[in-house]
Amino acid sequence: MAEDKKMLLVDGNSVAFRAFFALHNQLERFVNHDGLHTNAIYGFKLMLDKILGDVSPSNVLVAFDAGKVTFRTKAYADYKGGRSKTPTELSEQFPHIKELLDAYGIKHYELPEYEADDIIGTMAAKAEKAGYQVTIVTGDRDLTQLTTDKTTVAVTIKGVTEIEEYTPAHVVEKYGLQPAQIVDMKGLTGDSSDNYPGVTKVGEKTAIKLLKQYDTIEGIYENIEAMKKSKLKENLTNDRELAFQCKDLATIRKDAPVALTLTETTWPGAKKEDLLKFFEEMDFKSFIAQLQTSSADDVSAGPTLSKLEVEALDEAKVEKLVYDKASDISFYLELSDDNYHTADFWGFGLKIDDRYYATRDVELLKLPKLKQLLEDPAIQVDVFDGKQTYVALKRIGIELKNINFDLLLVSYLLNTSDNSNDLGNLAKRHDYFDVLTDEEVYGKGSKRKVPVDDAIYFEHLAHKLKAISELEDKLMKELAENEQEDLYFEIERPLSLVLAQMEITGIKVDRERLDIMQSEFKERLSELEQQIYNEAGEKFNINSPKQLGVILFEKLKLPVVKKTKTGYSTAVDVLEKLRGMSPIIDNILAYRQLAKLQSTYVEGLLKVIAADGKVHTRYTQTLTATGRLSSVDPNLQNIPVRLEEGRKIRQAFVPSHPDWEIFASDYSQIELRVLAHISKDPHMQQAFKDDFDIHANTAMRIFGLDDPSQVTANMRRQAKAVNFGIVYGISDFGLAQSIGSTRKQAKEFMETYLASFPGVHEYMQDIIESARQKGYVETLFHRRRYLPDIKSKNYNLRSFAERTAMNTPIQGSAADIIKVAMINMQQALKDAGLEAKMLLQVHDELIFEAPKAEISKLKELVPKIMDSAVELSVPLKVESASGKTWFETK
DNA sequence: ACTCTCACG
DNA sequence: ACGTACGTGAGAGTC
Repeated sequence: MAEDKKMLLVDGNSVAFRAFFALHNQLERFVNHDGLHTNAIYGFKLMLDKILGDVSPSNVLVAFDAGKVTFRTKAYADYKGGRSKTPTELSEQFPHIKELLDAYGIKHYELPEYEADDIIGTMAAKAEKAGYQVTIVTGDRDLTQLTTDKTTVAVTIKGVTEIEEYTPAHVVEKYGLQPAQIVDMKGLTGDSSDNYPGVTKVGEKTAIKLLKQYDTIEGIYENIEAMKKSKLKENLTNDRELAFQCKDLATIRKDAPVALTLTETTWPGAKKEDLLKFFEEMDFKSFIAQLQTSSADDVSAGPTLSKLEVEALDEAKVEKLVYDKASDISFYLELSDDNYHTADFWGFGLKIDDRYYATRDVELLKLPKLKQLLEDPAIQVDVFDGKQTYVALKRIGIELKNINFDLLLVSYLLNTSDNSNDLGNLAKRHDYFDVLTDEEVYGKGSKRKVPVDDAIYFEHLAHKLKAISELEDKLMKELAENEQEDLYFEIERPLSLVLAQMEITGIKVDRERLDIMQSEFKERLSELEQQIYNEAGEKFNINSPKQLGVILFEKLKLPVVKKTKTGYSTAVDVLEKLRGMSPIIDNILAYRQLAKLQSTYVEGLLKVIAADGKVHTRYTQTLTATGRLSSVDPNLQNIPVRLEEGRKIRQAFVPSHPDWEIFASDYSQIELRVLAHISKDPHMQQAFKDDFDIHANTAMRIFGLDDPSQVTANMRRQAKAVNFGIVYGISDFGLAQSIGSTRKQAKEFMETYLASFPGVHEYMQDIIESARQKGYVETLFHRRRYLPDIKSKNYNLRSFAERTAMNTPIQGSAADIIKVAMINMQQALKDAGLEAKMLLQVHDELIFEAPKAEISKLKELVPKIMDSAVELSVPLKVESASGKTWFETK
């Protein structure tokens, strides 16, 4: 190493800033046991590993800024003025970043009155002279002025490990300037982030043009007399002083009084025990695990996976497979993309006891030996995503009969907020590191592809199988500790197969109906478009909030009601307020409504109709924080219903056989009933037992009426909003917004409500207190949601967590109940020998198709199953309807 | 990739 | 003094 003289110089402040902001959205996830934020430290460590791995330096120095006062601020008072203060979450991390460097055995240095740049410039010059190759790492492009044939500047561009390397040639390519001219450019253009102005009206383009002709700022001014009279010449003349001053500010010193010899920067390598101690202090579990699996002299080389023996399967090998009913079997089917209804099969991996097998040849699954293995009800198969595996295998005629451990599903139940669906990422969250993520092996987005190399591909499959198998005991134990075994065995796992069946069945879509709607909408849209253009006096893109904002608020001078982060808000509630001020508003609202129906529903649905004339959604069972399902590709849980125009989309959802009908049942007020049950509020419970109109009942209480006949439509509407507010976790602001009252009025409603329903009031207080103590809230069936923010000092985060604490047990228990109903339903339909099929779930309703002759039986059976799914202290109520299309089930 | 808007419970 | 209703997915525009 001594032969190989390589100097690595790191701009510590700049890299720490980059790391901090790159991981800013995860700020609250990176907190150690002392409450210290660690995101910048974590990111710094990743960057360090990357660059140490790339460069293999013999010498390393990390330079830091010493403080606010520097020779530059002394010369130019406003230098770096106006910069926002470093967030405390970051500044508290600096001392620990230095500890991290100590643990790595890396020298760090700062110098009063000088910036990190100058230390780097000085050391780079020294090192070059002594024959070193120099690499500089920074997030600041200005340092590219230091590139030479011996010095490369690596600038972090995105995240923490993505860098762009500047050599002199790259600088020339990028700017059309020599590295030494960077300071001349900065002198002319100034730097707004450092708060020095440069020459008026001169930006990068002009500066580059000038420097190409005159080489330096000095060159420009030597020749300025000869320049043609122009605004530019005038500006240059006026700002002459400034130009030279700014150039001076931008120039990195190469002669700072750095009291450090090159020998002192020699890097001996990291000491494992020091790193271990530091990582433990920071709670960096993944780095600890990496350290433990890596060899002693290679502590910064990143993750190293265990070596697995994988046998490539072929027909002959399949015949020779050995297993029995007691074998420990894991199976992983690899697909080309998320949509398992249509994805290509990339191959599969199989673990039998301690032997790993893998292949690209999915046809092998059809061989009797493998088919029987997977379909044997006595053999337990462990998987990563049971529903995906089941549905995909069903496409080739194989039906899994005994899914045992479903890693994805169990992991979700343990923590509904951790909902990655990548095996590698998910394993890491359970402190298991012996597997890569799919992104690491296959690439992401359009770059995702199956590896060409069998060894890489098969080993990845084997590592996934190993993870499934090795995480089983640990996760099942946690499930038991959380009292969640019933939730898994009795609800989620059986439900996954019910959902699989619903997805496979799919729902028939009347393509012709949609085609007709499409042409009708098209015509009406172009009429509206013309009217809007006329009223605006010009053509523009109505779908662009930005362009629409300019038309409404600048050209037509309508008053600005609300702003978004990026400009004017043009959302419905804003437009509603502008109604009557200009006829354009009504047309825009109509256009919006129609455009939404056209693009999302008519055209969106047409795009996903499969060859069988049906759409096959996928229910995401492991995504929502509350336990609800979600539906994708297409989303069948948000088909329009509230407005008549949109509701007509439902005419396109039809039975898949002639003489069949659509049948739908929904729970009435399930969330408020759940609230009545868990809050034990006597008034609310009584209202449900007496089957009162619950919103009218609330109206009577908050308006102090004695008789239902006194409740006006408006009172009921407001009471309904109050009930919603209660379910969502009440706030006066939100309620005021929803009923269009003042905040004060909303607050009074809330207070009266809580006084009239003391059980609810007590529940709200108790659940928040319990969440604070336990760190989580639970549903009726022990579904858990962790709420770390409930203790946050940040008011917004804390308030949000409190509302979530109130809402999640309600929304989540309602989700539990319908899940139980669905499982019972599938069995009941089978037991009754009905042909009826359950097709869709929309949170509190179930949609079926059935022969007309079965409808009367469903009218009995479905409500019976739904309201007996669970025994609450209030009755559950179910309402049903049927018709020729989904539209008619109202 | 992010923002805005809007569809549902 | 601050800035929110709870839970989702999709399309279009913008950068």
